[in-house]
Amino acid sequence: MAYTPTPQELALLHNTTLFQGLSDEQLQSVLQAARYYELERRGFFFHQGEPATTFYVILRGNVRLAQLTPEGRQVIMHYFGPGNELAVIVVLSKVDYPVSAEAATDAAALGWDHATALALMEQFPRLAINGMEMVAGRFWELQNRYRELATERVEQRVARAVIRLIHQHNGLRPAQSVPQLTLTRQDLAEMTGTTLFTVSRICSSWEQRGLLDAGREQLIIHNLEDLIAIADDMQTHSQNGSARGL
Amino acid sequence: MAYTPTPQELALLHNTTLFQGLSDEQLQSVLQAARYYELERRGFFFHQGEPATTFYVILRGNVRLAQLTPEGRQVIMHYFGPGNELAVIVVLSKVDYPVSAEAATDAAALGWDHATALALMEQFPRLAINGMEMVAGRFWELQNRYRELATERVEQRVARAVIRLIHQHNGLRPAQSVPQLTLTRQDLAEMTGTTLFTVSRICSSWEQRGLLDAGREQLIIHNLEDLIAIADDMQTHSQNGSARGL
DNA sequence: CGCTGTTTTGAAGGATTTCAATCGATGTGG
DNA sequence: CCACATCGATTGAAATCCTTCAAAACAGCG
Repeated sequence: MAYTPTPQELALLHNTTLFQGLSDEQLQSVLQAARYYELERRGFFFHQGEPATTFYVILRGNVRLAQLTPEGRQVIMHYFGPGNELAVIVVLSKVDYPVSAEAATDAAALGWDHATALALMEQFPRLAINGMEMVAGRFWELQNRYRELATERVEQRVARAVIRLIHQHNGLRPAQSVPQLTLTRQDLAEMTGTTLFTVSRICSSWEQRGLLDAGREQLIIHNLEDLIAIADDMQTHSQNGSARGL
Repeated sequence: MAYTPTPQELALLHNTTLFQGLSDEQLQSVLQAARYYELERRGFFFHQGEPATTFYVILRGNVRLAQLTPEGRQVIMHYFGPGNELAVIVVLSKVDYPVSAEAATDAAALGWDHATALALMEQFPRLAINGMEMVAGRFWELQNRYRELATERVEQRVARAVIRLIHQHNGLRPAQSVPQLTLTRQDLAEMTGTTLFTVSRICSSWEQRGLLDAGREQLIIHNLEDLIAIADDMQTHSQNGSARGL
């Protein structure tokens, strides 16, 4: 039950939004109450529809939050990395998980159950406040993604998704290094509300323009500026402007 | 400053999620601290980008929460009616309004500023808890709408929007009466991430099928069942099935 | 090596947007 | 009270973006 984090993990946890402003001893108490979880790729922290018992903070690996449509299609609501909080919102009230959380890579996380979380928040009100600010932040972000989905074309949305993922990852890897992502075209499609075919075409076109290298479950971005330009619809109109017309 | 609500308004406020579980006297104290606002159609409670100072509870009229895209298109994030809370989430932290709130009809509301809200939540923790549950609920709903936008076709989404609006309104009008909405095709388009033209075509097709009467800024729904069937993609396939092929 | 899962590419079709023209209703001011 | 301007709605035709389906190439793994 009791888990002692490595120094790196401790540093990570100190930078986690939820734990901002906690003293070392306070953070220790909180960690003491946590349970340690390890999952292999494709394992699930929880499934959509199950009673929500636990919230998590990711230590290692990536986790996809996805919702299943009645027809069986998946929509990825969020892609999480180390230091991110998972399902904080469910501790507020007794509900079912509205989404599934799947390990996109081998992953490890700390988890606190409903009762423990409530007790901790009572003991450290700062946790409750941080939690609320976190939820608010997620809300704004989701709102923005909703607007983008409603108004932008696929290429823009895919560009945005890639940029977001890179920014999330960048906190972890040495700055200056070439941004790199590990995910399938299908993942990108489910993140942007399109099909794997369309994503594939877009990636091919970007590769042709020298914007990135596209490999199996991998993207290596060479020109982030151009990607940002595409996301902001600064149409370069350079020669064969985009993926259109292929 | 001090405002005494009418009996009807008091009943409304008692049923407001945010005020659930408050005693009469507690509610009185809360209302005492409120300021009364009146706006004509097209007036703004607040604009996107302004510092968020106040949150509101609507007494009369409808309010649209909308976000403006960089290109000037509007996306309606939510359509509110009497008893709904507006911008509760902003009281948590000092931020700018991420959306604009426009009176879709003449409207009246009670408003509390940042400092007052915090003081009240301290005095009545129930308010804070209710507020958090509210935000959580909004989050789930937005998440669902996001999924729908990512996976469903326009006709389905418009049907859903209409159904949602009717359910919101139904709390207010005598049950059994014919559901009726007052909004433009443009409004419906901005709620569903499509164009006013497509909405117009869909409404015309529904009217032909006897599903509803479509008028200027008005929809009178005769057959809610069929509308629900369309929303759930229970393709009736009856003769000329839908708006497709027009 | 053969299997499995990922990706690419083409061709066809479909859903939705865009643009332009028109019509009807509403309201206003002369 | 009518004429006119305005605003919302309708409709058609063309264009386009994107999906769907099918086939095949490719990479990794036991």
